[in-house]
Amino acid sequence: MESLPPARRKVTLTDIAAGCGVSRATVSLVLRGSPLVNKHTRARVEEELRRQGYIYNRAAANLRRRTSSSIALVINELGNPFFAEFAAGVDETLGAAGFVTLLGSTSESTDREQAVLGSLIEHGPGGIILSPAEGSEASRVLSTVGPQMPVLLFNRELGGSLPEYAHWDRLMLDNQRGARVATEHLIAQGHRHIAFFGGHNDSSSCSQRYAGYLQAMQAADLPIAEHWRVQTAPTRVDAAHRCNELFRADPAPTAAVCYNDAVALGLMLGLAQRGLQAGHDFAVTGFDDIAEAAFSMPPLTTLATNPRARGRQAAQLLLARLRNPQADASTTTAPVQLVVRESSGPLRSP
Amino acid sequence: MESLPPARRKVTLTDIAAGCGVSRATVSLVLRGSPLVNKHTRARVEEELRRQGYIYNRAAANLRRRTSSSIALVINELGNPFFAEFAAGVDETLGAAGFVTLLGSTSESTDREQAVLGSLIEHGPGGIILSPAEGSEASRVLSTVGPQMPVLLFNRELGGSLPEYAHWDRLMLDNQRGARVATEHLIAQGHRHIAFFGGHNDSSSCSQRYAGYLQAMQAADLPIAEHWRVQTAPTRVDAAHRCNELFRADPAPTAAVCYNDAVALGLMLGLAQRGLQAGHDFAVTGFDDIAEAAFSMPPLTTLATNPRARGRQAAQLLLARLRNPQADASTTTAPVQLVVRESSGPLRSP
DNA sequence: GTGGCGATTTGGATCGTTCCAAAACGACAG
DNA sequence: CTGTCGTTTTGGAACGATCCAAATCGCCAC
Repeated sequence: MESLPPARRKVTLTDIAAGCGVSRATVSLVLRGSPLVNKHTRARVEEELRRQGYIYNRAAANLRRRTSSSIALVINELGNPFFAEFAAGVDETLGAAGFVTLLGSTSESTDREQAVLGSLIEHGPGGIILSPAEGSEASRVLSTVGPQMPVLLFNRELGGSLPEYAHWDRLMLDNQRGARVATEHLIAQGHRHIAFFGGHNDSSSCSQRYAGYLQAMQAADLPIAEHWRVQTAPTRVDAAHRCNELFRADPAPTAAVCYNDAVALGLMLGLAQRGLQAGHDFAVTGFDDIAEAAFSMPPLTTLATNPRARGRQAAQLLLARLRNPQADASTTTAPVQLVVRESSGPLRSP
Repeated sequence: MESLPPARRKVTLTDIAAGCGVSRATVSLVLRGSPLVNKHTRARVEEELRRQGYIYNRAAANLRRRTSSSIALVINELGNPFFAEFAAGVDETLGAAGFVTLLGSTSESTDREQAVLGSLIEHGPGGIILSPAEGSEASRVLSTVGPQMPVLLFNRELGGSLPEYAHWDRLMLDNQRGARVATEHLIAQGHRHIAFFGGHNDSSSCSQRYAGYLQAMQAADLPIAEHWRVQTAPTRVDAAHRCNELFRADPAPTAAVCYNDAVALGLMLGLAQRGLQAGHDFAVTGFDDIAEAAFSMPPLTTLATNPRARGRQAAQLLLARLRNPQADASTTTAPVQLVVRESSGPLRSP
């Protein structure tokens, strides 16, 4: 093995100062682009910085200045494209503002959420963007991050609302309106027997969407049969399996508002196995507009949440909070947009 | 607006020490679980820590100990599920080892790559996991991260190999063998006229895969027609458009090895528009095994790269490097696995 | 030659932790 | 009572930056 270079110490402010005969304070001013330093000195110092390959130690600076240059991002699962896109949007905006993103994921476990939060705050982030794990409790989160930490909640409320954390900002999706719009679209297509398919009632986003569906059905004075509500895991496979439950009694639905795109795609698979063609014999809508929705057969009518834009928005909201810690807490409801494709064809007479 | 609590200073070691009448040094020992401290003192200190809601300041500790507790992860694009899964694997393993992940993404731009690297190293990561942007140069990367920084290259080589960065570790996919295996599979299915579809030759992963294809074709003594190599952007849409180019001359291929899954799915779309049914009239293989591959119609034969496992592996390789900075540089080639589904059906006589 | 003024530069304390050598403590033997 | 030894505890100097009040410089007017 060839011998590595003698692993010399990292070069610091002091080395630069010594290297060109000025004080540490002066070098520090140069680094921060202060107008106080003389043009000529600045040039000399900058040359020396390059020569020695100086790397700024932001941790040391943050310690002294009592500031932070990072933001923690805690999400459920990067493998889920919705969150991956969200994370991409967050990172993009934070990066542009000079912050670095500290990543953590919880796999929907509140215990891991606690552990991850605990580990992240030790690194002194300026704030936290948190998409809570299902069942996460306000009091636990509050006690591990402390009352001073700026927090932005995304996508879900915490359980057991406390007055103490009312000062946290929120960015939520308009789940209810989205599902209502989808249902109204199906009604406008002539459907009268419309199911709500997939998800679990105890998930908050699912119950919000169900509420939107109910709202539209009631507004149109349409009856709802009990077997038109089928719960599933939010996965394609489980959705495909449970397709038959929609047809176990009369009257059979002719359309379904699905909890999300994964479930909708699974349902279309299940329909195909029954010999039904989605968009022709049965109308389907999804929720999320994942990349695949545009390419499925048939292409899926769904609600675009634009998770990347939501990520940018979340980052911006948190940055605004950092600039103005005293401002009132805000709750932002991001609109979702109906994208009509071929899966939601009009009712045909049997 | 209700007045917030008086924004008291963060509680530090000194506060705890004062609070229970011991020295800072003792509290520090307690925090690190040293066996030196008396059982009784420890209990008192721990109680005080809880009481005051102390939060460990890892940045300060790292400064003093000259250590790091973070790793930088620089990838092209979180929106790409391959990288999202990879990042999830990295974060999972780093988190378990007590490290925090600093995220950065480059959008395939070498300039952004420079900027992101520059910003991340200022936060003092212990090492970097880098999936280089296309066209990224070794010398530039080396000069911004410095020669001391442990680096693990994933997925791509850097351009302009320098002897100076030979000490960096590598984790690469076995692109060539993967494409060879796929081609051999199609040959075994009876196909003789096999195209290589999609991607651009100047992408290194694409040229490696093409090389594997060539290797298999030559080993089987099969001829290759010029119009069997169609270049596309690595997207579904462009692939669907260019499908026809495969058939612009005789003899038409009966099968295609595709650059990746996106391209393969696009090709299947294009084939459907020509009235050809993938898996029946024409065989198709992909590369990556994205989630969608298992659910397409027909399900796609492809090569599983298991990006999440690769992420875990990358993290482990870098952690090993941190434990042993002197070890020889390693190059790991991760195997890819052929997953046979229905899109690669046997040749039928016309 | 002295004083004054704006433009630059600087020493030393400080942020919150860890390291280290040395001190304090208690128990026990001589 | 003194000395020794093992167990605990501790003061003060780091780590690499920034802040601040004060010092230094050059230049010009008087």
